[in-house]
This record gives sequence, C-alpha cells and structure tokens, in this order.
Amino acid sequence: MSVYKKISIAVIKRLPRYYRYLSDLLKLGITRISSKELSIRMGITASQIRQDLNCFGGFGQQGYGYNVEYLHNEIGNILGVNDKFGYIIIGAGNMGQALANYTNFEKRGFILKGVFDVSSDLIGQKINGHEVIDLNNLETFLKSNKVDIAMLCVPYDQTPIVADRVARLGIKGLWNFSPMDLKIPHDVIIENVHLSDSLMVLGYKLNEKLKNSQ
Amino acid sequence: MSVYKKISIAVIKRLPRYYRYLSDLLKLGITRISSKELSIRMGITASQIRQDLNCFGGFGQQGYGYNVEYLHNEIGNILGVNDKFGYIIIGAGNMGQALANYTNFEKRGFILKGVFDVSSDLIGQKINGHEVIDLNNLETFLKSNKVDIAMLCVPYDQTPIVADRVARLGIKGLWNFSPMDLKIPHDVIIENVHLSDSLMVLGYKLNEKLKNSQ
DNA sequence: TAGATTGTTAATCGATTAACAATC
DNA sequence: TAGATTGTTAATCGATTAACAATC
Repeated sequence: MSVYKKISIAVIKRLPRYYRYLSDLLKLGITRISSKELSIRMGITASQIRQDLNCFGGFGQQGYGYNVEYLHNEIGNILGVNDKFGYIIIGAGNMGQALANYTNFEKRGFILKGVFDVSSDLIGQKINGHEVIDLNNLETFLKSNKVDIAMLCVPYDQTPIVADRVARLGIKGLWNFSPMDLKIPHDVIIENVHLSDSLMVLGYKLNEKLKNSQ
Repeated sequence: MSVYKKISIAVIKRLPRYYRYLSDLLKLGITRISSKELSIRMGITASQIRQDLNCFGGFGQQGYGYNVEYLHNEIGNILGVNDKFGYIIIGAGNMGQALANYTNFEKRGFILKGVFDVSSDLIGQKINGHEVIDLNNLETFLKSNKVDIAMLCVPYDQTPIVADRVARLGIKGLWNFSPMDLKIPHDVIIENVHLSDSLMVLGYKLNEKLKNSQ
C-alpha cells in the first residue's frame, strides 16, 4: 500500500470554494496571487490556505506566491473536473427541472445522461434538450449508458425505494434532495442537500440576532 | 449583560437533524428514547447528543432518557419553528418554483409572502397559489408586508444587485442559491446553498473510491 | 432499592493559527 | 543581494469522546 495521508473532509469542502475564487481571479485577468491576498478576499487565514493546498502538493513559489491559472488547474484536477461523470435526474418536478437546466454542472465534468419520471404528463416532454423517460425504462437505459451519479428529486416516501433501486443497478453516487438521511446497504457515496435544514439554521441565526439587538 | 454562552455553529447545524429524527420517532409512536438508542439511529455518539442538548438545557431525566415529544418541542423552540418568519422568493425560474412548492417550510415557521420575477411571461402566473409579482413592485410590496427573508434564485450576475436592493429595504436574512459568496455591507444574515460545491464534493469522494478500489 | 441513564467534567483528538527557516 | 512569501513545524484552540458522580 502506498503512503496515504487521509485528507480531512473540512479541507475537501473548501476546495470548490478555492476553485470558484480562482475562476473569478482568472476572469479578472489576475495572473498571480499570494496566500495573504487570497486570504483577504476569501475571509480566511493565509495559514489555512497554505495548509490546505499543501495537503496535495507545493503549488506555490517562495517570494512569488501562486500562479492563478496553474493553481486553478491543479485544484480542478483534484476535484476531478476533467473526469467526466455521467448523471441522471430522477424526478422531473420543479427541482429536477431546475437541476436539468443547471449548465454549470457540465463545466465541472458532470454530463446529464437522462431525466426520468413516472408521470405521464411529463414523460416525453423535453427539458433542456432531454426527453423525460419513463422510470420503468430505467433498467434498460442503464444497460446502454454509463451513469455514475443519480440525483434524487422524488417525493419523500419514494426516496429510499428509488435509492435502493439505482444502487442495485450499479450507480456509485447519490445526490439526495429529500429531507432524510439515506441509509442504503450498498457501497454507494451519498451527498445530501437538506434544504430545510439550511433554512432552519438561517432562522436560528435570525432569532439570535433579534434577541441580541433588543 | 447576561451570562451568555456562545453556541458553536457545529452544534446549531446538527439541530435540524435532531429535529427530523425526533419527528420520525413521534410518527413511529415512540415516546421515550435514550441518548444511546438515538446515537445508534443517527450514527453519532451518545456523548455528543448529551453535550449538544446540554448547551440549551437539561431536557432528559436520569435513568429514563428523553421524552420524545418534549424534546421535539424544545428543539423546535430553539430553532424557532413557532416564530413565523415571512419570506419572499425572487426569481420564479425552476428553482424559485421548486422552493415555492416546498410545503415543508411552512411547517417549520416560514410563511411565503410573495414570488417575484422580471419576466413578463411569468408575471401574473400562479405558482402554488401565489401570483408572480413584477420585481418593479418590490418596494411597494415590502411597505405593506412583513418580510424577514428573501430567497435569491436569480441569475448569477443579478444576485449581488438584488441582494443589495433587498438588504436596503430591511430584509434581515438572505438564502442565496447563486454560486458566489455574497458580501453585502449590511447587517444581514446570509445562508448560502452552493449546489455545485456539494456536487463537486460528491465527485471528489467518487474519485477517491475509484482510486482505492483499483 | 438497584439499574439505568443523564448532566458534566476531564481527556483526547483534530483542525486552525502562528511562527519561522527555506528559498525563489 | 534583499525582500517577499512559501512550505512546514510547533502552538493553540475548539470540538468530540470518555468517564463517572448525581439522580431519577
């Protein structure tokens, strides 16, 4: 086994943010940046930036800082933006349609392969160039299409059922939009987007602010 | 000033999750639970549960555990589910419409007051019982409606402009769906939902798994 | 009462920040 | 070269876990 240093999830979660800031710098035509300058822009410490980056390698140069384009590429590689994951969307309601129209995902290496639903009102309709497919045809579809990720935008009670079904069909990653913690007994990576959790945290913070300003 | 212990954001972020699990227990008709039993269900330590809860008060009873309904209510109060925040949605595209149809928010104390857009195709259309209002009428609307939170579902380049505008109109909280970190110079609480960041973390984890299984 | 389980203090672990030698 | 800034080690801080006395 190779010498393997486990990268903490705290670091991983900051990578997309670095990537965004570096994209912005590129657009601004800024070619080099120091950890100090970036720390001011991002509102974190320069120390943390250097520590984070050095988990993956020495991307900078003493006395100079970091080359923006190079660092942007390196972080892109770490995040796998060139790796091309295929994904499907299950559930073509508003959330599913919103995701199907997110063009940003493709820039980051995620390719939409199909959109599925059970409703005959939706099946056959075109969403962002993709005809909604009958969920009954999922098995057939997955036999002839390389799909790594399923985004689950189905009703609450359907979520665990659909999750289990796609996991058995070889899907390796799930992006879950239902307000539940999926526990499926397969070797699948799950990333939850708990919107109402996020909103409740906002509500808590608002209440705190109101209390303190009284 | 009162003796005030600052609650860490790590604890706050776990509260909605406790709330969900307790709701589930209630639905299952379970009336009491120990930190041990809950820890198994949630996949965290019993110690952490007790520590978290004791930031806010002693909700349990030695030898017995926690009364599910009581604890559910207490956490609900901490999160302010009875406090009734008014919110508006700005941008009635797919994401805005998806949010307008989320009935869960109301159960948690968030009341939809209005949906806004600039597109004449959308203005006047009904979404979940709310007629889409011309964004030009925002100022007038806010004069006669108590609104605490704005959910921003507008295009990338419009986001900071709209954020600034609503902040000046007295909105206290922003729920931001654009892939940028809002920096507005007002006393406003911002909660970001960076969907592509979340997806990229999923992509990273998938790559790691593939590497390790080779 | 005896058993169970909390509330809370103490120990450990991990993440962030500070400091500085290395070096461009 | 002198100045700037990284890479990296050490110190600090905060969060999680363990332990146990208190008590229902």
